[in-house]
Amino acid sequence: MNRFIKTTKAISDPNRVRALMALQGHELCVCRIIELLQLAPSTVSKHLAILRQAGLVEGRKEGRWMHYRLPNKNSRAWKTLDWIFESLENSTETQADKLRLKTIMDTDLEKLTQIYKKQGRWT
Amino acid sequence: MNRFIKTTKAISDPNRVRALMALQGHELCVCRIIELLQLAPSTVSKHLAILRQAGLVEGRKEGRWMHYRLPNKNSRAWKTLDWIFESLENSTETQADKLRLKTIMDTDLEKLTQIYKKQGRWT
DNA sequence: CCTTCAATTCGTCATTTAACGAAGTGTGGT
DNA sequence: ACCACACTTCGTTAAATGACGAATTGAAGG
Repeated sequence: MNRFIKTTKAISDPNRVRALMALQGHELCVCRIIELLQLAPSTVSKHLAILRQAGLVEGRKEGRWMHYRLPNKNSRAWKTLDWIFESLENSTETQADKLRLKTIMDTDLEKLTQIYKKQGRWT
Repeated sequence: MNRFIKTTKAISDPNRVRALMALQGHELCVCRIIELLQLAPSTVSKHLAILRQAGLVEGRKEGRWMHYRLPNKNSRAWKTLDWIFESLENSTETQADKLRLKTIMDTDLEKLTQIYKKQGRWT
């Protein structure tokens, strides 16, 4: 039950769900998720930590960049993920995000982080 | 997405999830759910309202008593309910509740409400 | 080393949530 | 008509949540 509630709390925030939806099919650098959600880096980092604690995403550090991805297909988390994806594949927010994500994927990481600074969302 | 988040918020509270689990297979009078959860009537009422707004339960008034039950099998809510039940059928809390519920089902409604008064959980 | 930089952790604030008791609603019995 | 009763709604309070900026961490590159 504890584990279950931790999971349901994790997916009861729209920004976290949007992050999960965006992770379908490929891993993402944190900076791309920041750009997608348009939230402060610290906020996004917290969201991802909550998803990771619920076992819904995994993190992989590569140099200065942190990449998040969905867990292996045999993970118990996929019961949950399948349900989410099935529930939301046709949602308007998901489709809008999927479109925006295409642009974000074509931007390289250095350029993305410069965007934060311009927007004043960085130290 | 709004609807989905409303649903996930509804099932991110352990007491509401316990209520849903207890509703498998039969409808329940509010007073039985109060007795199961050991919470104040007003609190339980609020929980059930949240579940109802998410489409996860339906209410039926019969005389002075209000009965709640799971929706019809063809309801879209069953995607969610199936996932919950599958996730929690073996949880210790669920099994303990199922046992306690047997006793509660054998108590008639008048007697149950008297229990609140004794416990001072009633006006 | 020393700096830069992506990300995280920490501290704070505004909002939401879950709990309760008191008051209100509407049904049934006398 | 009146009261008793089962439940709901309302108002309040304590705790949890989500957002941010400031400070910290740790890896790369000079």
